[in-house]
Amino acid sequence: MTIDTPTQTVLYTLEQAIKTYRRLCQQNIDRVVDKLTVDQALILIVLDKHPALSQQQIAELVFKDKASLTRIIELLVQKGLLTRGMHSADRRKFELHLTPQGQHTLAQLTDTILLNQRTALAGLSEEELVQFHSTLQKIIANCSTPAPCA
Amino acid sequence: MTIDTPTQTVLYTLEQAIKTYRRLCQQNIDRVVDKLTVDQALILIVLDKHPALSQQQIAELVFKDKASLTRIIELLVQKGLLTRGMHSADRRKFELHLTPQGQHTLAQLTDTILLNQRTALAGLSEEELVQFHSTLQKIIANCSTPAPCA
DNA sequence: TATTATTTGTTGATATATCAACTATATTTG
DNA sequence: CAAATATAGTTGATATATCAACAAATAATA
Repeated sequence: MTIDTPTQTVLYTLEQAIKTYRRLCQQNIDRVVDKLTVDQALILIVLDKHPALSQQQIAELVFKDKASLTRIIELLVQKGLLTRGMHSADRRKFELHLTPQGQHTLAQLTDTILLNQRTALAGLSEEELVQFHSTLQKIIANCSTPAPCA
Repeated sequence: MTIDTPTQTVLYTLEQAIKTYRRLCQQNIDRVVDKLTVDQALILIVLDKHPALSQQQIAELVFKDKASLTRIIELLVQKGLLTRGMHSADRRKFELHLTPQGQHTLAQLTDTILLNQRTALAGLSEEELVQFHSTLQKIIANCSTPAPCA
């Protein structure tokens, strides 16, 4: 189609890039494990790396809502990939641990995760990536700034 | 928090940027119109610019599923911002038109849309934007390529 | 210590994303 | 023209995003 972009800006392209990337990720995940979403995989990765974090902290880390975290974790527990136990110090919190099956699933995903990243960033120079990251950070800062006038 | 990013790559930052930008957009939309989502606003904009497009074509244009389009359009019709009439040539399709109220809502959004874009991209040089866009296009192309090996 | 305020996580409601199945209509083809 | 195929859009199921209201537990304070 030869229709110009709706917003005429790169932000439209940004949206497209994320969607295309997530689609690639899901396709590659589907090849190695059954019925696991990109977001569920992400939470498995984060929980493995940072087992001491609370749900709230994980939510912040991956830019998700705590409500979303509750539901994703519930699904992971249902699938037998995660256990949710009492927290010793703070009874409001839970202790989250990957089950052996969760560890196994994660192990199967390791190569996929790398593949996804390498595929998406193929042919980009280190310098280009640094510049790209810098621009993204500027955009994030711009959008995070509290609005100038109420 | 001093925790490194989960994926160690810019793709994580990309996700963060989109989320932060969408949040900004929603906040600014909330200031001028009542109960309208970012996606609904986007569809209004696109329909106004391209009134002849089918739902399918609009879906492709904004990288959404046709099922999502059906539902978003339904909500816009419910809100009285859009009419859905018979298509003269092809009875599978619909003719979508903004109502006067839809036009009015869109007019109220015009400044907001510009504000969102300007806010997000403030302080970025033309050259930086061109480079940024180029990198995004490369990532999209990388992710769109059918996987090398099955 | 009793009260108040804050924090952690859950739940409900609504919107969107994705996939698959489905209907109705058009188009192609034999 | 009839049958097969393709296309447009809808609907159902499930997952996630967001917001608000909420319960339970903890922390702060008077």
